[in-house]
Amino acid sequence: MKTGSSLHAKRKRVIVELVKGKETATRLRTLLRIPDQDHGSSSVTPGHLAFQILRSFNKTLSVLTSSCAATSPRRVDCRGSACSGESKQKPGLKSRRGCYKRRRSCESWTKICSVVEDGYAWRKYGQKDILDSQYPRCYFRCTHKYEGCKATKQVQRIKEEPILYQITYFNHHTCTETARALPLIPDPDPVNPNLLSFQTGNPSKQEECHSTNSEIKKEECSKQNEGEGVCDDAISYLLDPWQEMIGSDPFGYKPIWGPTMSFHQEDGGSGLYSCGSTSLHELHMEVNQFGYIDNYFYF
DNA sequence: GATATTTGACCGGA
DNA sequence: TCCGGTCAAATATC
Repeated sequence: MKTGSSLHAKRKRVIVELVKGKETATRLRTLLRIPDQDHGSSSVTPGHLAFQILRSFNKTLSVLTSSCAATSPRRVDCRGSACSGESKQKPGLKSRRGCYKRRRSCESWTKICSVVEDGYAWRKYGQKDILDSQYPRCYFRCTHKYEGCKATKQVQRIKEEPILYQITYFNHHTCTETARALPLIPDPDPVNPNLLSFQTGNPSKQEECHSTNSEIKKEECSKQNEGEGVCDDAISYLLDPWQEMIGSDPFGYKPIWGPTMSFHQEDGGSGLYSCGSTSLHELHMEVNQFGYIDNYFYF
């Protein structure tokens, strides 16, 4: 199994590198202001070269992503209701530990963010070291779980500098709006609370969240489609490059914005930029410039 | 004392 | 058998 996951990780890295290369080629093409279709002349023009480079990247990515889906049907586990072990626990009986039902069918979506705060009240219930991951993964559930809210999220730090988190949400909040917490202090680093603390006391901290269309991927994960492996992590972020060239959204996804998420102002939010602003700022430009959606995944 | 977090144990699935 | 997800006792914080 370790070999398989290692291969999967390597493949993901390859895909990421290819995406970078393709991104660079696209940028080059734009800088040169070269149209996509430049086949008229028989001589090799810069436009033709740029087109060939892009096509090569797209083909390779298409092959990789399709094979990834075929060979790595790892799904995003969907949490069902727990076995109520907490409320029915027998005192001093360890055998009840771990008695639960895993997510079998639920909705999930992922975003990349420089802060983990999203305006909801979460309670951490676990942390695990993940194979092939530099940082541990933290598990949170809604504070109002016992009021019936099944929302959970997983926070995985994916980048040191700038600090970025991959946050995967499962289930929507069913708790009432009034029950929602609006903390005044941003969540610290879920792994090491001392590492990230802007401590501005400003509720507008959410502006530090750089989530964009390109960073949010809603995943409809159900038992019916597990066999197709549609929830594979890499696939979630790498759409069909050919679709991308066409400029359509093959999945028809619409990002679900957290209630406190918003875009940051590029020129007016100097004090609010987090350390993650630089790279994502570039991303925003790219997204806006080329109309790309859901294409890039950061590690 | 109430609530939140930490952390080792346990289970399900691949 | 291993890994990820969850539980729940122990501990920390308010």
